[in-house]
Amino acid sequence: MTTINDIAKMANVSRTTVSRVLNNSGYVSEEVRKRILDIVEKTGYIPSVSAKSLRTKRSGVIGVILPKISTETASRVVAGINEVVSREGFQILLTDTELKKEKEIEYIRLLQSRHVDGIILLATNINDQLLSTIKEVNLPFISLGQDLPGITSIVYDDYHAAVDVTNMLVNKGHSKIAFIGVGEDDPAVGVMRRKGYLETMEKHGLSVDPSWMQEGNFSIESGYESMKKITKESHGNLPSAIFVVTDRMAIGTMEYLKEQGYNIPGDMAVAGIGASVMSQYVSPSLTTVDYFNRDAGSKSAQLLLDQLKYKNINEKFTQNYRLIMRDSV
Amino acid sequence: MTTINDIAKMANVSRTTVSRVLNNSGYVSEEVRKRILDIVEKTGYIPSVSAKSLRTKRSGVIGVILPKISTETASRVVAGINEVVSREGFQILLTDTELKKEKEIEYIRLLQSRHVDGIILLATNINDQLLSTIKEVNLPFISLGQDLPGITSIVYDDYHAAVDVTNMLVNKGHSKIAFIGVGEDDPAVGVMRRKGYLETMEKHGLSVDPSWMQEGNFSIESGYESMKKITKESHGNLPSAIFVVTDRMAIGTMEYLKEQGYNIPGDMAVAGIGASVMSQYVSPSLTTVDYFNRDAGSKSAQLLLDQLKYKNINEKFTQNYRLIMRDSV
DNA sequence: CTGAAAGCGCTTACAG
DNA sequence: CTGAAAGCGCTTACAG
Repeated sequence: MTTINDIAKMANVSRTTVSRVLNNSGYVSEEVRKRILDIVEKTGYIPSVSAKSLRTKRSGVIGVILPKISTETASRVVAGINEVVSREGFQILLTDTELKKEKEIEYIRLLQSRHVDGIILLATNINDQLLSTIKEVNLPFISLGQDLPGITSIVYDDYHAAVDVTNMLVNKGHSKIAFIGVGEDDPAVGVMRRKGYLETMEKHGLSVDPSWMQEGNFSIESGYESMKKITKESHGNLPSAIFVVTDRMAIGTMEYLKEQGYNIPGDMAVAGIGASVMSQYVSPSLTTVDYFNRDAGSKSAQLLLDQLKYKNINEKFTQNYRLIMRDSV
Repeated sequence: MTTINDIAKMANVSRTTVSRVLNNSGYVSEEVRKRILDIVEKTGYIPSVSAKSLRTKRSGVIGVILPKISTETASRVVAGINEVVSREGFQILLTDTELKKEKEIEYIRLLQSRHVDGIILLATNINDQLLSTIKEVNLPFISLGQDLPGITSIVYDDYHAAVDVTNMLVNKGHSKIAFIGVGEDDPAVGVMRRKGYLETMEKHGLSVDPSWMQEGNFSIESGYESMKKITKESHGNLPSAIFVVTDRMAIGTMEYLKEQGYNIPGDMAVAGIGASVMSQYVSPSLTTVDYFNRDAGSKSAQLLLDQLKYKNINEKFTQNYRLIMRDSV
């Protein structure tokens, strides 16, 4: 493999000068520059990224930590990130925690050891160990999806989205509205969306039967099971609408309802969150909320790049959303 | 940041010994080993990958080139790749060509400069420049999805899958079967699937009206438009079934048919390929072919890892598939 | 069983 | 405008 030393010898200069030409730093006579560039071209020389990165502590790589690599949300976000970082010559190092919290910490360390220039975490929870690890590695860092204290975060507007969905159902004439959520260790999806629902119900003076609130785990199957529980446990006091906090679970909910012969939205209106492609093509098409995941990805990447340059940390951003009315309500 | 020297000092040994412990190479007394491991644990020390890779010429990174990052197929394949490479301590460097062929070549070069240990290309076409670039970089290389001459390739069994789908439609009593394909610069999807269809039709002595064969571009929308063309151009000689070479296009096809009031499968049977999650939840659920993308990803990764060790190149593999019968036929 | 030393391929003060 | 030298953090013959 040709190295900077080879180029230097061939050009009859020191490797210092070659380095200067390659990095456009310092003065180099036009003649020498030409000569070196010619040789670089001819030999197809490409500098060793490892050596460069060992020396400079920068790698041109952005680490991305995903909770699950093969989901629509993840791939949209990654597409958004990729769009902006690739423009600036950065690459993405992908990492998949498979929804295991310990792995988030492990991967932050690992990415650090790989000298990534910054990290974007699609956060699913908040815990002290995570926070202290982030502090320790002391890298440009963006949290997407959860508001991490002391760390630049971009969050979806979970509370208001949930309020809007609930209000929308009320305005459609529903007073018995059920809810399928997820666990509270996820502050964004588990806590905020539920809060938006509960507070809105209360504001309208609507009561919530305990059997109407169930908890899933993001899977289609868990939506199916939760809806089954509601029908079983409500003893005839069935809701007329149901707000499900993710599209996938909402799809499962609809599956169960259709299977049992319920008409949607006649017997039961259904609303989700996520604007998955699927939501558009199920029957009836699913009323949902678009979180603009791709934009959120781009935004995170942009913020990270800014941080690389200006060191401005701990900013907070809230991502836009949009209610999409379809036929399931 | 703590380095190997810090650890050596704290343990009162040379960095040579620390290195030996970390890499499990050479003899180290049990006592010293314990001592060092303890300190490593306590400090959370992680070796610098750049330094290591500069020294050893290996990076522990696998480059993956995707045609489009945010598709279900891509994310399944990546999940499969990740599963096996992460077990062996490798990371993935992701790259997205946005379906532009020049970018495939560009990214191969870029990955080379980053000292990736190998490359997996989700190939969409074959051309000479691509082939010669692959030869030049001379890295462990796997092509997934297209059979690249001289290069270890793992392909889906496009021909036989298409034959099976067509036969299945014939066996269901259809004799007028239409086809929506893609362009021929894609040998796998564009050429082989069409060949399977045409030869099977011929074998059964069934004729194909020219208007029954249309071409899309993988998008849902293009499936919609292709179906529209078929209904317009067939002048009453409508097919009773249609084989669409991807699920997404098949979804578009169904959209158009439903919109026009056709009953599926009563007026028109529809079959796709891909086994997307969506195919399961549209109405009626879509008959399709499962290509086991995730397994294909794992397999590619395994082959790449093998190549890293044993240098066996230019093997050819054909991936399994499975016909999934649902309600659209 | 352990360590001193060389070297991987770069960049960057420093000096001229 | 240019170069000699130090050093980034590792691994690996070599020697003992």
